[in-house]
Amino acid sequence: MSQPPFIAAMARKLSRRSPVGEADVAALTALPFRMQTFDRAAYIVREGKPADRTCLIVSGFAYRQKVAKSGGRQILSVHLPGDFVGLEGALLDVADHNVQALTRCEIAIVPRADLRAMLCEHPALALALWVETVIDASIFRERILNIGRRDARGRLAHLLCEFARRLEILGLAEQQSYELPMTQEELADATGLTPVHVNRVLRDFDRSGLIRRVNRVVTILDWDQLCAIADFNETYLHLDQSARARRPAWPPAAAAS
Amino acid sequence: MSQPPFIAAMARKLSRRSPVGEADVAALTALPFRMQTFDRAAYIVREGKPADRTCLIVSGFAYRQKVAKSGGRQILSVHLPGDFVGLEGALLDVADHNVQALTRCEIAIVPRADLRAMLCEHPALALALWVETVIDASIFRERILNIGRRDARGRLAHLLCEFARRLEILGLAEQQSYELPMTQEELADATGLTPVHVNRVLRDFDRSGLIRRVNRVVTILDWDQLCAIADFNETYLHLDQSARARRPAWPPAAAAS
DNA sequence: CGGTACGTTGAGATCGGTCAAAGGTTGTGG
DNA sequence: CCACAACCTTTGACCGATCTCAACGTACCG
Repeated sequence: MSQPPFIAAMARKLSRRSPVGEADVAALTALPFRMQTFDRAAYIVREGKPADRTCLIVSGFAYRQKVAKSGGRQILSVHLPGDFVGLEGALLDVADHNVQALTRCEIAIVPRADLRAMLCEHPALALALWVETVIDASIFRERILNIGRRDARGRLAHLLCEFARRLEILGLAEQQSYELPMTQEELADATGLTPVHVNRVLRDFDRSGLIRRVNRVVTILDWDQLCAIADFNETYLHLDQSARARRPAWPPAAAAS
Repeated sequence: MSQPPFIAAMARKLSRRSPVGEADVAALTALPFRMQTFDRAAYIVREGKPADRTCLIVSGFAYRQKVAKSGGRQILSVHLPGDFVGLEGALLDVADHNVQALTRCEIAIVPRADLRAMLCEHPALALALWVETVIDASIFRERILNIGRRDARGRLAHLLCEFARRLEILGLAEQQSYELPMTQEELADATGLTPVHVNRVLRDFDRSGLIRRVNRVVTILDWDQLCAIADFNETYLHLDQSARARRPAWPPAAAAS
């Protein structure tokens, strides 16, 4: 298990947004980790538990989530392969939210102590990872705006646009068509709506020829209008600082699934 | 202008959550900055503009904000003296949101280049500041839950609880009583409601003896019940990792206003 | 072939929004 | 010290987007 391909992909991804030297990449490669597979809906991180692990998604999708006492679940963000989820774990003592697998996924788990040691010795890596958490925060902010100030149509359209863009960067979307592995209930939890209303809005999008949805595959038929409904402005993804149209950093070339 | 007191306070605040050495404090002290006063509602950072500055709030309150195309404004977070707002500025190229003064406030503005240089040379400081941004992100997440999955009463109660706790830590709240310098319109923008409905809920809280509001001073009469309505669990503030009940790091001792 | 999980649809209820107008409060200038 | 203006708060009447409840349809899986 020397030099797994996803570490190299990670290094490539980070170096797009922040300068990373050779010694840094070496340190990244030397990082001890343990692979673990999680089934759909399995908990990867539990709120309230000590944050002793950091999780890199190697394949599959995961999401952050919190539950209100009323029983309502709120999905905070969805994460794709290549995302470091629970990086806070290296810096905070207690997990303040849950992380759940959206699809079956493979996770590389890095112990807190090893990651911290690396961060202290390799400031450039720390900065590069910091940038990632700061972009995460930007996505959280956009979600606050989305849920707080857009109607149901806008919220769902926005989520569809964001997904399309992020998957496109990873090379996982083709021709505005991609697999959205979320049930309508999960979409509802992500947008602060109810499953029933999500259904109605999606049906409406479908009927008016905006999108097509077969099984869980979404095809965007009218990107411009969907963006207009979503009030979608991708600045918050901070793509310009990174890939935009370059070769995707993920999936790792040596291990295309 | 050698050794302004708020730099020392800053160092004290940071060192509570992350180890900071003497050399680091010295670097912090050496950081060049420019003081600027902003009137209420003035823009401190503009969305879309190059993120070339980082702002430390020395006195007063400020908030982050985004506007949807519908015209609705969403307040993303409120920041208190001692908060480093726009730290992303050091790491990202473009501001993805606005920052506005909630009250007249004094801001220490640090140029991006100087801050970056300091971060590269003093990894411990970078980690300490990183922790601050990660806690900010945790607050964003709680806000998503608040707006997405709590009703109007819950949202407002939560905001009141959070404010009370954060001001208490700074030593700005006494006996569950504090000045909340937000108009009802601003409260509405922070909770994803309308000013009219904010008014109704606050009146209701008042009538049922939960809180008292005179001018902009809030007194919490029944903390336990307010917390229950708010579903308030302060884990997300990550206080245990810092001050809790210790002497407040702010305001700076040498310059108590 | 039956079960389980997910999607779809309808009818009615409700929380919060919209519109509109009338009090308060604060500050300013005459 | 008053008068006015600007801004904020409060209240009422009505409306509508979204929720709730409930049923039925559909697809996959063992």
